[in-house]
Amino acid sequence: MGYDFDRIEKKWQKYWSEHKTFKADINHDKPKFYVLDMFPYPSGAGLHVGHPLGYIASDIYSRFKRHQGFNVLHPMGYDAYGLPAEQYAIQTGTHPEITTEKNILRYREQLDKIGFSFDWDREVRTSDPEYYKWTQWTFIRLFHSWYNKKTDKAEDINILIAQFEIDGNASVEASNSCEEIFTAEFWKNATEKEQQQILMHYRLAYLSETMVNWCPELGTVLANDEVKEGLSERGGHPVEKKLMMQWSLRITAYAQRLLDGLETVDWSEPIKEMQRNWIGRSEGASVDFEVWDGDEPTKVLPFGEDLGGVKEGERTSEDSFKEDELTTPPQPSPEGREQIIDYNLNEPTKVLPFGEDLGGVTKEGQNIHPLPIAHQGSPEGKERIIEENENDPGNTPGYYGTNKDTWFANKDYVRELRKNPTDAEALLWENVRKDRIGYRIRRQHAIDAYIVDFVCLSKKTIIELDGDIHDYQPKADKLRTEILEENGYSIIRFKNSDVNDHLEEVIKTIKTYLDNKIIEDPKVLPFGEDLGGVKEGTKNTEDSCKEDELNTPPHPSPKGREQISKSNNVIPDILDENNWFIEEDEVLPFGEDLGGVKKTLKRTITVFTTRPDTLFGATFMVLAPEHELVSQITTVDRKEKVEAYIAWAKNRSERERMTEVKNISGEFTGAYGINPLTGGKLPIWIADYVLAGYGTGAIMAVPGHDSRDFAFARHFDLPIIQVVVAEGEEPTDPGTWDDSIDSKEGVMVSSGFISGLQVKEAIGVTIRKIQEMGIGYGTINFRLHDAIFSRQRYWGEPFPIYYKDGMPYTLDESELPLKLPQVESYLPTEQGDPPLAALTDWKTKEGYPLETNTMPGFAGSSGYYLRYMDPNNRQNYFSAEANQYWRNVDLYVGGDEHAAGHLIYSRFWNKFLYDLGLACEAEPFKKLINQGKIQGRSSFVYRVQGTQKYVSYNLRNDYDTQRLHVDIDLVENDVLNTEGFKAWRDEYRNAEFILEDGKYICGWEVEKMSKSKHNVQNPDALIEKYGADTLRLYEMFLGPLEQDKPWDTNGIEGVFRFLKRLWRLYFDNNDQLIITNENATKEELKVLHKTIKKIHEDIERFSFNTGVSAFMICVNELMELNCHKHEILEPLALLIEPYAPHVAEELWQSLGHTGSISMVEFPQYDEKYLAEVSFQYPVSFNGKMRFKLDLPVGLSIAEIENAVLESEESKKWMEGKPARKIIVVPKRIINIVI
RNA sequence: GCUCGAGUGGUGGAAUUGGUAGACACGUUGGACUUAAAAUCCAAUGACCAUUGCGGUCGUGCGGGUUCAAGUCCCGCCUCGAGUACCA
Repeated sequence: MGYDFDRIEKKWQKYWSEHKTFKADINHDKPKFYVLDMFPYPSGAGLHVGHPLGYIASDIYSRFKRHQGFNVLHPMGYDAYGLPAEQYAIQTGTHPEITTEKNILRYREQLDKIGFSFDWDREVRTSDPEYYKWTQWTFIRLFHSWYNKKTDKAEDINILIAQFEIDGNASVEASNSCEEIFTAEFWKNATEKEQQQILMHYRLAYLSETMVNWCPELGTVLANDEVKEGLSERGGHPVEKKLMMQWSLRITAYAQRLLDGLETVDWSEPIKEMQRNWIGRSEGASVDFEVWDGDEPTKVLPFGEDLGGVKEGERTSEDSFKEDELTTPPQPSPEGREQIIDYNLNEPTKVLPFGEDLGGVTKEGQNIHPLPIAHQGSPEGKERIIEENENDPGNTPGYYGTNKDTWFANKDYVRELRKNPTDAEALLWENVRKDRIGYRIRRQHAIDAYIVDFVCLSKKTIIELDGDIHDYQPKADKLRTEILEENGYSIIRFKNSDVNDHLEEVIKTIKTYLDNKIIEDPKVLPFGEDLGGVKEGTKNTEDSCKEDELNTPPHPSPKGREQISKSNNVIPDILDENNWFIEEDEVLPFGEDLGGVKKTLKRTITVFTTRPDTLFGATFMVLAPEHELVSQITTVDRKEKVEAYIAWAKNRSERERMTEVKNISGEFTGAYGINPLTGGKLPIWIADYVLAGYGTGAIMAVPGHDSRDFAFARHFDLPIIQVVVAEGEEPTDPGTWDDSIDSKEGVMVSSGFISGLQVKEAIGVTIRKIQEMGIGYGTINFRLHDAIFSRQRYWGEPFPIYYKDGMPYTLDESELPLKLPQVESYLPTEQGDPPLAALTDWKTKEGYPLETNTMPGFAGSSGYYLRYMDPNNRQNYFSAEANQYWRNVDLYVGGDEHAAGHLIYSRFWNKFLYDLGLACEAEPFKKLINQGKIQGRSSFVYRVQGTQKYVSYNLRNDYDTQRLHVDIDLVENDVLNTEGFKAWRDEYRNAEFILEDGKYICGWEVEKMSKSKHNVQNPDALIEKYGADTLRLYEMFLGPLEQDKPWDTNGIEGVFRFLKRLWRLYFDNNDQLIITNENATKEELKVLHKTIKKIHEDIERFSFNTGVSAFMICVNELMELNCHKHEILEPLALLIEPYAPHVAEELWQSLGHTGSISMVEFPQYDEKYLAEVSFQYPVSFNGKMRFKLDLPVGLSIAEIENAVLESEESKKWMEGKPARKIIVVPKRIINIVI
């Protein structure tokens, strides 16, 4: 019978299952150890040999730890929500639950056959309501949380609300997307809906219109990590960008902590690196560029000979600075992904000529801390302070034209309308904007409850265009007119066609009307006592002072960075997404009067740059085609081309855009930006090499030192200048360059006040300068986006959300779990809504509609490791006791495909629960091992073209052949089973073979394991043939765990032979136990203890392949010694248990033990058995090994030297020459230099 | 392009801190046992030269360097793999 693996394995698998051998319970007498495998998705194809690789490794480690006295938690469960089951449902109508259940059963059966030591009582499935109840619960908590940057953690939203009630949001530091600053009064007077709208900008789970990866084939959005090269990871379908209302998780709030946490975990460097790249932190500066508002377009390049200088007739940089001080708008930030940093120099003393107090720069390197929004260049968004008169809170806030409630209710519309003007509106606007007709005109302005097309506030005159744009407004025009007139406005109307066809006449009419209208009582402003000479109708500086009182910013100068509107005159302005002002006059203080401000251009383009030092080298600017400023700045003559380009860019698929990266395209807008340091004019282009989603969607192009800018400049013949030279080199003519010059290090040239500085110094100096000038600030940008959390799918967790008055509310926790209902169809509805939208009763019991999206795949897998700690808890996610005991995962094993997605999301999830005080560890996974992928090894036959003749591998070059995949089951050691091949497929039935040495040798290649390549290896077949223990050993023996390696069954025989040999140490050919009780010899003990030591070390460092080798060596040596002694073989059985548990249990039992071996203490090695009497020294001459010399250990170095020199062998090699030097490393080597 | 990782016999791989390169296993060859096959066991197996025997030379992707000594450390390349991508 011999080694009967089949009987043994079935027997022990049954035993483990019946005795719940691996059940883990909290046991405070033992240290815990938590080993986890990444959550598998049970696919229909079942396991192939690649899947168990990690499971075997973690199982070995778990079993090893149990032998070491640890209480090991080693659970397994299923990530059961997933697209494949749903796609299958769509195709066949089979409920995904049924498919999933079936797949899980198959998975379980396969897993059981491999002999894993999972605690199956802890199994979880994401699709189980008892499980997803807690996913929903966490979502509710996220919804009711905000991120407080002051405490640097998530807090209950009620804390935020309390602050709003005391102080509005001015002093709140939060990760948010709120664009306005408001007061406590404002908050208190807001309606519930308005409050909810505001809170949505703060919640950690929030609803917003977001640009998403939409996959039309799959009918759903995809996360960034589910998109590979513009195609869906699953299925490879095209993906496009689309604006959709979506749930998102504000993971960006945690960007810095996610980055910092990487320093505390024991993960491989490549994975950490991937996470760092994914988070994508870059330090740099936000810099404002004004848009040039010249009367006539000028030639493109304004740079004079002297780059620091400004030509006559142009505004000087000083002018710009002045203006900027007063008018530069707040710095909006890209989706709150930015943090303000206070920039410091590495060597401030050496470099900095600025005053002592430059805004609180400290001496200890970079001092990064977010500043209060109100004082900063607004990292969080485009806000204004809308402040009411505090002395007179009852006063109606002085919104010009409307009250704040109405304003708030309407502002989204207003934005929308401004973004999408009709042609006539746009045309008229172009001609009346600013003060082109001598009066200040605003468009899409709120007056009372209405939004009027245009208004001249100073003349209380409304200009309306009658088109279809107002169709959505239900009220009759008559009423509208009445109400507006009641407010003291007069209305003049034009038809769209008037504007389009007789523009000049229309403008003339308006101008004449305004000229003739007399306003008797112009609004007077309630100014403070001493405004420092600021005129009426302007912003006063008191605001700034107030700001400073609130919290002095460690920042050079807040001036000009925010617009503080002191009640009466000002509406909260609308900033478009790209942070420049459409309307300026409420900001602009220096005109004579509101109707006649000159030179009022206050449009700015904010760019993010990591290299502010190269500002002097910026020769043009580029906006993303989607940048909203584009339509505003494009000159009439460029309009057609620019629009054509935008249309073209929009219609390109993501994939096209990515694959055609090298094609340079772009269009000049006709507008110019002004370099804030040089005053030079920079032509503004649009090009799709600038991405709307990163930074501000706008760049300053430095072609001299950026290869993309360089290529663009060359292509469109834009100027290139050099501002950095390598140390000790001279500047060269950029005209001769083939590419931009690397500028990471070097010296600044042609760069005004930073010329001569090192790059690093220059960056710091420039940032301080722009901070001082109030046109920018040091900042950090993250690439990480908030995680989109909705899927337009059926098979996922329902959101515990219902809608009231259009706003989302969470279900009460007592109503959880909100179960996924049955649906008729798994397809989207005819309107394109998710399947749940087709249900008429998908409502709360009060009748409010429930959310119809479902959660994405990563929802359920983000916190599963916590649920495993206490999986059957019906009251809580997990108990505090369980969490305090199991804490976090000590060893996490899985593939690196989860490096960017799952591992980021679950770290975020854990950190959130940590902030709530639920999870006791800041990081969920202490040690991470990424097992390599097992690749397929395909076999090939070579068919002679056009025949049924197949030629053996080494003869193939004599023929014209075609290479064909052949099923690896028909090939053994590269020799084809020719009969099997003929029987394999009908088309090969008449195959003839041209053999070599009587065999047909196949060619082979390492490829991805896939059905179509006929190289998939199913573990079941191998277990049947060799047993699970052999499979376990062989998968480990294949090579280092973390390395990718091809699967090749060639070596499995060797492992199988090893187990059979092991067996024969215990049993003879007649299955009789041949264990003796003789005392072991020194030699035998040495073999054993050498192995014990090696196995310990190898498991600890996850070097499982060398461990298997060590067992083989051990068994070979014991065989040689003909050792059958209990003293040796009992520890050996124990030693091999983690690797080959079935055979170990059987041997253990045969040795007379009862019960399982699994908790028995591991053998310890004893140095004394390893002590050597002598050591065989390799003796080298000049580093070349010549002979070996046996010497007793314990000799002194001098004795060794003598012994070597006296040996016969040495004399031969010395050739009579004296030894110049002798190196002796005890128990290592002897080297003689002659 | 950038970032990371890897290149060692016919094959998978070993060499843990700079110290005998190729452990262990597969495959191959020869042999034992057998009527035969399977299974098992023994021996050889990096390349080249030499061979009656002793032996010698080269050799860890390539080129340099450091060192008594380099697969291992340093500099410069090449190739393959993975991730990422107009990320400013």
